[in-house]
Amino acid sequence: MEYQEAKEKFISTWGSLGTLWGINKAMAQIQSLLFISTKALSMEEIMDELKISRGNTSMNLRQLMDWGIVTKELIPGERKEYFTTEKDVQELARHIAKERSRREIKPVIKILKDVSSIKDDGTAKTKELIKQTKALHDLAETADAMMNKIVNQEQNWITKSLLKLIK
Amino acid sequence: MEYQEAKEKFISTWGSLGTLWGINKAMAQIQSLLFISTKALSMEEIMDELKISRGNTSMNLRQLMDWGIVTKELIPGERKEYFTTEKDVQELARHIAKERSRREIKPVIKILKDVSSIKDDGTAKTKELIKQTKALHDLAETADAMMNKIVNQEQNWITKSLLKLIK
DNA sequence: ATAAACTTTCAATAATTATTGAAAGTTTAG
DNA sequence: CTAAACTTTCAATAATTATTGAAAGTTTAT
Repeated sequence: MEYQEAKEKFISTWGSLGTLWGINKAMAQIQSLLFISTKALSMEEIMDELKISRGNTSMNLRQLMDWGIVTKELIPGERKEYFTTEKDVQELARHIAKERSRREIKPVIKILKDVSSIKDDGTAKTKELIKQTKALHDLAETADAMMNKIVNQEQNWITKSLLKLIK
Repeated sequence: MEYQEAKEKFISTWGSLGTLWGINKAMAQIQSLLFISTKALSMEEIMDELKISRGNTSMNLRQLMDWGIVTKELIPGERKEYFTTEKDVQELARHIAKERSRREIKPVIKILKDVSSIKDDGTAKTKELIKQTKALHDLAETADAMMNKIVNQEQNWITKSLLKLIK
């Protein structure tokens, strides 16, 4: 496999995996492209490489910046804006986990809490609803806390502890 | 909040969260309905409750069975088929994690491995591609292994260890 | 102030994904 | 064997989501 093929394979795979970490295809592909680029890229360069429109590129770059994983890089003397992504995978994972928690998991936990707190009227179906949503609530909360803790650590000790556990 | 409202809220929230664990809305809603039901439900009952067609119900039940989180329950004397979902959240999480790993994560790890194994021709861009995809590969593999380990355990010791770590 | 260089916005359109419903298929009872 | 009860399949359609491209907006150089 040559460079060009490998590059395309990487971008399309990582792109189609977007759903796994909760972003759309174009976003994921732009991020991939930046991730393996040796320099910051302009909008033109991104459009050309991925064959997507200017509007699409602009909107998705904005979203990537909202997620905190892409930043503008102003090159002195240049009029254009250039973009780079976080290059360290640990940092990248940290940002993504944090955003997903904030955008999706936390709001769901809140609703599970509300639902599981309804008044117990003594009927079997109400008891079941309360019991099951409470169980989900606890699971979601534990998973979320664990993820955040793992991912937020200035870490080393925790990574080592976990590595020991999974070995 | 009364039972009916809480129930609807739960089903629609959990349903729209489908993406988070990689399934579609109808699938997630059917699973939710079964999850808080006190008895196994027939296709008719599911269709009526969720206001979805027979075809849709049939297809999504099948997928839920493929995922291993819904099972048919044959009630003696009854002609209809009845369905239940795994009621234990830990087991549920275990099944979901296992399936996602198998369907999505493992194949991506494979591709990352292939891409990161291309011949180093000495150019900066090839070096960067190799370095970055290797880093992603390692991250993905560790995360996958960790998840599987956590979730597959006949556990207790591991749960306790982790709880200690995140406290 | 003006024009060139560049970016953003957003209504229109395309692509993708989910849903329906009726025909075909299957199983069981009599 | 046949009909009734039920489930599955799948082409058509609807709903959702992504993408385009051109007009409007912004910034900088002169």
